[in-house]
Amino acid sequence: MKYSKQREIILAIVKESDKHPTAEEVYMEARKRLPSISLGTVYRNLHILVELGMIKQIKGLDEKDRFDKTLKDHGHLLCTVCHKVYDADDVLIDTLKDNIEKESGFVTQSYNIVVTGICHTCMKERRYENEFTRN
Amino acid sequence: MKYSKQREIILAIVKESDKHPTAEEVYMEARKRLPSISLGTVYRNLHILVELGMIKQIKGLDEKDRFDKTLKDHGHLLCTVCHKVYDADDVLIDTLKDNIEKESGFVTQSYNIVVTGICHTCMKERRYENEFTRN
DNA sequence: ATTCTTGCAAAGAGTTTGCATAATA
DNA sequence: TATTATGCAAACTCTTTGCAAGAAT
Repeated sequence: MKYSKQREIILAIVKESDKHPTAEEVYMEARKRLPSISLGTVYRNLHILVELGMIKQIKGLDEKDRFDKTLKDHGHLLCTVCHKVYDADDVLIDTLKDNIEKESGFVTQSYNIVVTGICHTCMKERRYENEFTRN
Repeated sequence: MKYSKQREIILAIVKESDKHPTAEEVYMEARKRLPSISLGTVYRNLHILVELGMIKQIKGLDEKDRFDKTLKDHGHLLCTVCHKVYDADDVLIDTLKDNIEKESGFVTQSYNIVVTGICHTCMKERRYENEFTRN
């Protein structure tokens, strides 16, 4: 594999971000640092980095694939009020995994866990009213 | 809302299936019963049925949306060997939900849990060798 | 008669890919 | 020089939507 400035930038952006960015978001940030970069290159390199195990890919958070600097498998909590994505406590997920293995003899390779709801902060500040009265 | 033969058929297909069918799969089956039915109608009605709470939509199992006759939120176990989709034990998932709420004050509205691995049957029959030696 | 639903085809979003050019080794 | 990566645009997959025609109330 040959070095490329583009790949270095793309890796740096994901590693710097706390926001589980989409390919499009990585592309937008990358263009600030290297205006000539193309979206295709971003997609290609994100997948290479996933293959190399340097970043992780998250599916099912919303319609778009997202990319994550954290390598360990972990769940995500998506707040429907502030739209922030929180990382779920590893321990809880590990417990689930162990229980599934014990219960059904299913050997886990990976998991994709997205819990949608209202985060502690939004609950505390009562920002949720609209959510519950919407329908 | 007005009755339509198409909607009746689409609902019946999802309710009969144990396979968490995609829209395309529902469409294929529907055409056997009503050859003139269109894919757009299948998509439209699947979403109406989801809105009405008569079926559930599953995201993140693979690239395509899938539809589920089971109304209660539940996780899915996807076997990478036989590609079957198993329903996860409700109790395990409820425990996870409770733990997340206790731990982080996050109020769960819904969840999307997909655990990928090797099912008990494939393990027992040692059909997994290729999986582990592939890379 | 009015309203809802359909089939069709076009458009949309997100992602992947073919190809000639450019950069790396 | 040989190989890998790039930018661009076209293609691809899955899904949604506009519209005129058809079916249900």
